[in-house]
Amino acid sequence: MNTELSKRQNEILDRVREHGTYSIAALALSLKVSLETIRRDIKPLVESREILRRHGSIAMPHELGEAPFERRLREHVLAKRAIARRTARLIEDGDSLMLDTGTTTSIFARELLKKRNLTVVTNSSDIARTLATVNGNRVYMAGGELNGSNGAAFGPTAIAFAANFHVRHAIISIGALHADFGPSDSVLAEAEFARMVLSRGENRIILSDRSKFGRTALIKVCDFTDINRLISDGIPDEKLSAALQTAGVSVNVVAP
Amino acid sequence: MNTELSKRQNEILDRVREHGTYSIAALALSLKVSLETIRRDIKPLVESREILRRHGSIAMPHELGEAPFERRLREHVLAKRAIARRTARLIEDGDSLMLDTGTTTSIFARELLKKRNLTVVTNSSDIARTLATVNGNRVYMAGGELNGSNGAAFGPTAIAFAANFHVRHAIISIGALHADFGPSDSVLAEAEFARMVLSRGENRIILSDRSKFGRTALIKVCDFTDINRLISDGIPDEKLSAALQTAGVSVNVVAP
DNA sequence: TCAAAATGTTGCTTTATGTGGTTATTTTGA
DNA sequence: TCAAAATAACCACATAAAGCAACATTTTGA
Repeated sequence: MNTELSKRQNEILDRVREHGTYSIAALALSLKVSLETIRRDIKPLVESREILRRHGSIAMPHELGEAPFERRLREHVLAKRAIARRTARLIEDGDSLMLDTGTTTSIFARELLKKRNLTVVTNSSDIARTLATVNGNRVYMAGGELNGSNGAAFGPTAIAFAANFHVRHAIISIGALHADFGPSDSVLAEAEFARMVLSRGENRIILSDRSKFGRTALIKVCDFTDINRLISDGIPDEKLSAALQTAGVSVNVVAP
Repeated sequence: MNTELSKRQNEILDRVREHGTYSIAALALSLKVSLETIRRDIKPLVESREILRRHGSIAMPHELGEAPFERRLREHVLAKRAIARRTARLIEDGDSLMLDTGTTTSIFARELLKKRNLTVVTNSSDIARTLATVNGNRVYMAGGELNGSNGAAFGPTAIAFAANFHVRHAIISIGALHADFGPSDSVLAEAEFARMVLSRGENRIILSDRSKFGRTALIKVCDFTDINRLISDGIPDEKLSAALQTAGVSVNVVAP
């Protein structure tokens, strides 16, 4: 990869760092080049995530003051909320649950605000803070160093913490779901924690929007036989359906 | 799918967070765009439940089943935010901090969103989730069963966790501050944790709005000599001032 | 000088925002 | 209370600005 930056590109970076944001037109004007040239200059900077692009201007990523996790919370919200609502129908007041971190489980936690007296075990600071102080819930959160991309604790301590519990519903979200390879994830620590979660529950549920179907990721999380139920917003294709049915997995499909 | 928030959307979020509610017309007027544009801006924010939609305005999503902790967050907000802002001036990018749970420290954590690369140790799920996923921060959270009234972990495990660290700023909020009895709190577990926090920092700071002055609570947290600085929105009376001065405590008074 | 790289131009596509007409909700006043 | 008036929301379409891609031109460096 060629990471050499031209003088002009460095000038652009300096200016956007200084001002937080800068318009393409102003850059073209003051640097005395065409708009196209500016666009070509910033293209690699945007691709390497040094700056953010938007219509007519560029900005520093942190200028927006928004965490990537919060942004991901907004992706496919309608599908995720439909999945969350369907899942919430399986939960009764007073139930015990274990949840791993994920945008879908975070949205599910917000649905759980309608329930009372839950016992919740999680490694996610977002889920913990959503549920800890309301409705007579009891929340157990795994501590440690929180992952910067999702605000959750991982590693041996978190896994040992989760091992203390046995709950009625173990619920995870998943990054990829493939007929042959099964549920998988791209981060080892997250996959290991998800595995522990599944091992601690009677009902073992995977939440997954249909964009995950047919994809594979680096780390296999479990076999289909390790789960009881899949809740999604799309009908799995024939191969995946067959694999799920063979493994005895109930499938709930919801309309977004 | 582009789910990045525009500058204007962030401005809208800031305003509604600050004021609790905001009219669509006022937003259109002050941001100099049409009503439709504002409506389009807030649509994703409403769908992701970050704000609530009303006829003609938007609002923060409490109302339904608001936690007592969240309600207390809004009591004396102006004083607390003034204290938080003053305290934030003591913090530099890259600093390490330890914070115990409390409404004032939670508001202080929101001020810390303006800083970068912080190392934060806390027992509060609210503070953890506010800071964990932004600005290159590293957040260490004490785990365990979270207290239902403030969403934080206490007890021997939390105290042992905190004992692992040494930070530049140890910051606690306090329930009562009395010239003779010193800083005190009504819950033993919280007092014990606060004591540990103070023992782990170079700068030991107490945040306290003036309503706490002259009051005592059941458990003594520490002596005045155990702290370096008090930040408040009111001038302590003569007796308290004298006690603080004798103990060598700097006092910062802010206007709300 | 000439080939390669950088920059500019042109025409088409996409995006953001605004406008006007219609429908829905809230407020009002008898 | 209820219906009319006022206000806000919604929708489809219009428009201007920005983005993009293909091609043309200029600059650069051996």
